[in-house]
Amino acid sequence: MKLTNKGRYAVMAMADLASNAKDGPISLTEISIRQNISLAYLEQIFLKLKNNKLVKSSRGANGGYVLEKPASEIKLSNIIFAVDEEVKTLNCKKNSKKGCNNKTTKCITHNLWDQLDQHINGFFEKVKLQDLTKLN
Amino acid sequence: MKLTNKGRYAVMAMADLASNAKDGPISLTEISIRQNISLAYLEQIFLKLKNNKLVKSSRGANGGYVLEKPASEIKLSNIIFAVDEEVKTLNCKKNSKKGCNNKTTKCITHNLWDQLDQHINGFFEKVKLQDLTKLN
DNA sequence: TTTAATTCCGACTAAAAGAGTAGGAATTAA
DNA sequence: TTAATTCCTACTCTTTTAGTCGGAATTAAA
Ligand code: FES
Ligand code: FES
Repeated sequence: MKLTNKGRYAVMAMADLASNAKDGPISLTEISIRQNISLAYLEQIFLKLKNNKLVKSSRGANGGYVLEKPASEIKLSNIIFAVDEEVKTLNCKKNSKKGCNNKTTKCITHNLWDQLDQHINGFFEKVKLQDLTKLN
Repeated sequence: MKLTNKGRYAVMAMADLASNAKDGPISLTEISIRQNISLAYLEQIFLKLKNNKLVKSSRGANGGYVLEKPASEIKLSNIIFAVDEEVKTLNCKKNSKKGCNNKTTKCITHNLWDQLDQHINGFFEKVKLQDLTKLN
């Protein structure tokens, strides 16, 4: 049970964006320095964030990113999902009748993982980007 | 964010033990067939469960495993922990002053992951093996 | 008009983790 | 004596993670 760096970095970078907002856009170079994350890796991550409409970019010199929506409207689940981190402890297709391990019925632990997924996703749904800046 | 097969199988196998309890011990072969998990893999898992005092073994023909404690006293966290699945989304050493990414202070998301860990661990602490057999 | 800063994008790679196999030793009931 | 079983270590294949690399496109500013 773990969360990978990509998801962590995505949240970190978004939090950085939210708490260091200024007039113009913020460049990845800045974030890279402040958060100590490789620039090239950040670029990858921001592509996805952008595609998921969480940030807006402006290119060229003095370019960078800004949040597309207010921090109070961005859920952690949005961020996590954007970078392909999926909360999924279920091992089977939820809407299939089949179970995991090639079984024809749902396994003995199916409901458990289902509940766990909901538990974790609930957490990510509840927390907004804004809450993060308060936490510090 | 995912749980690995090892942890899943461990819980499955323990649930199997709990719900198929009989007079003598239950062999891994049985569990292997019922749950469709490779025998050799189960052996690995049960070594750890045994070392963590969750099951007792008897060797030789007609041997097998039984729960060491009543299913009502075994927490999921015990099982997960036994097979080295750790719920840890924090990226730094919790009791160090240092942050992740070689930073000298805790990062902007530190408290978040800390809370998430507690959220997930709380779930695993609350659920007992016995609850699983009821779920079905 | 040139330059430097920046996003954009795809491909590549090294390391780590996951998932399981393989082989054989030791034990014990029948 | 045999078959069933746990015990234990080591190995291997595959997938995922965690980036790096190279270069194109864009734009502000000198
Ligand atoms: S997890 Fe759904 S059937 Fe096993
Ligand atoms: S997770 Fe603890 S400092 Fe970043």
